[in-house]
Formats: sequence, structure tokens, C-alpha cells
Amino acid sequence: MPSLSLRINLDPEGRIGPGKVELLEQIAARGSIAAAGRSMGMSYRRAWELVEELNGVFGKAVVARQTGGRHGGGATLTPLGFALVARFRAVERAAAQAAEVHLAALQSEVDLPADN
Amino acid sequence: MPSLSLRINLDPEGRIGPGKVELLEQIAARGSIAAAGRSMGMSYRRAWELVEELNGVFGKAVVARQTGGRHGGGATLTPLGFALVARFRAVERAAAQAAEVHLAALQSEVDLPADN
DNA sequence: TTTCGTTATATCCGATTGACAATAACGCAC
DNA sequence: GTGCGTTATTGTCAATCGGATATAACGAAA
Repeated sequence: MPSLSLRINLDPEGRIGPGKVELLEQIAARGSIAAAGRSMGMSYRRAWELVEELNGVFGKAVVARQTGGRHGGGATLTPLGFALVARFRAVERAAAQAAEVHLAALQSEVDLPADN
Repeated sequence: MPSLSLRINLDPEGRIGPGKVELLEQIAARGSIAAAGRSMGMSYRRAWELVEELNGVFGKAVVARQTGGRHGGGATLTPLGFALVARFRAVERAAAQAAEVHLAALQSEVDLPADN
């Protein structure tokens, strides 16, 4: 059964897709960019670049970062970050539901015996 | 105003996105892989690879190719190819409509004065 | 049988990507 | 002020991607 994969193209530049959103969710769950990256099999550098891009695309920060401290610091989502994740998942659900009938039709066309 | 970009993940393997669909439309409009690729600023190699991938993903051909002939040959869409394009565009329209309200909400959250 | 523009295919090479590694800065707990 | 684990940042390198190029095969029309 086919599934949808969806990205949002923002205002002038910047794309938000499943990867960045999952990274944000992992940051929220684990409290650091490093831990979030590890959980996704991603290098710290890569995870840091994605966060940098996210914070740059919006005027406001999506991820708040703290350096230093007893445990070295960490990162958390700002209210905007939480809102972004929630909205993206909502768009995903709405799109998937709306596309369901079309995807089923597409699948049946693939499964049909050759008529071409 | 943000917009959606959408891909369909097929049964076991294979992804269909805006690029392959536009290529199919150009093949239908121009009658050859080479001309379709040129119209999209794409090398023939790239266009040929995408067609190869498309034909491989489905059991049946999406693009029918003819070599030789007075004008060298050409390529056309099979009924499955036309159906694929139509279905993909239908999914796009349905998803965009369903996501519209969420995208507007997301945009307004970005535009709001900082409350974080 | 020659011509023609396409499909088909391989080779080369520069650009891009992303991992790996190293290093500095940071600031709270101890 | 020392230790710790994170964030921050840079450099190197292998792998991958895709463009450019070259060449063969093809077959209908002239």
C-alpha cells in the first residue's frame, strides 16, 4: 500500500520535511541535539546543520540551545518549535486522509492485469 | 504563502514525485525522452535513468519507447503512464486543499510577534 | 542504400554530500 | 578551579551524483 511523503516549501526559501520534523521531536524527547542525532543514526554535525537551517529559515528560533553547565548543556524546542511539529503532523494527517481514495485507485491500477 | 511538495512511496520500493511526473507530462507533450529532458534543463542521461526507474518500479511499462525510424524514434506514455500522471495530480490537489487551513495557521504563527 | 534523430550505453570528471575527527568554548556542580 | 558533556566550528576525505561526452544500434523515409 503506497504512502505519502510530504514537505512544506516555506515563504521565500526553506523546506520542512519528515527528517527535520523527526529531529525536532527527538530533541524535545531527549533534550539535546547530540542525543537526538544519535537516536536517528545521524552525525552531530548533520543534526547541528539541520537545526541551524531551521532556526535560520524562521525569523525566530525553533530550537533553544544552552552551552555549558554540569551536563554540558542541551537543547529544547521553543513554543514555535512545538507549534511547527504539531502543524506539520496535522498537515500530514489531513493530506493522507484526503489522498487515501486516490492512492487506493492508483494501487489497483498497478495491480490490474496488463491492458496496455 | 507556503506550499506542499508531495511524493508517493510505492509498494516495496520506488518513489514518485513532482520531477518524474513532470518528465512524464513532457514526454507526453513532446514525444521523446530527449526533448522532454531538454525542456526541463535535464541531461538525456538523467531523463533516461528516470524513465528506466519508472518502468522498473511498476511491473508494466509507463513509457513506451521506439528506436530508429525516419526521425530516430521517440517515446510515448502507456495508458498506465497517463493514469499515473492523472492520479498523482489528483492526489496533489486533494492534499493541497486539505492542508490549506493548516498551512495558513502555520504561516500566521510564523508572522506573529515573538512570544517565545 | 543513405540519411537522420532518437534510444541505448559506457567512460570520465567535477561538484556535492555527509561522515569522521579534532578542537575550542561554555558554565554549572563539585 | 577542575571535571564533565554538551554546543560550536573547522578540516579532511571517501563516496555518490549527475553533467558532459562519445559511440553504437536502430529503422522508417527519401
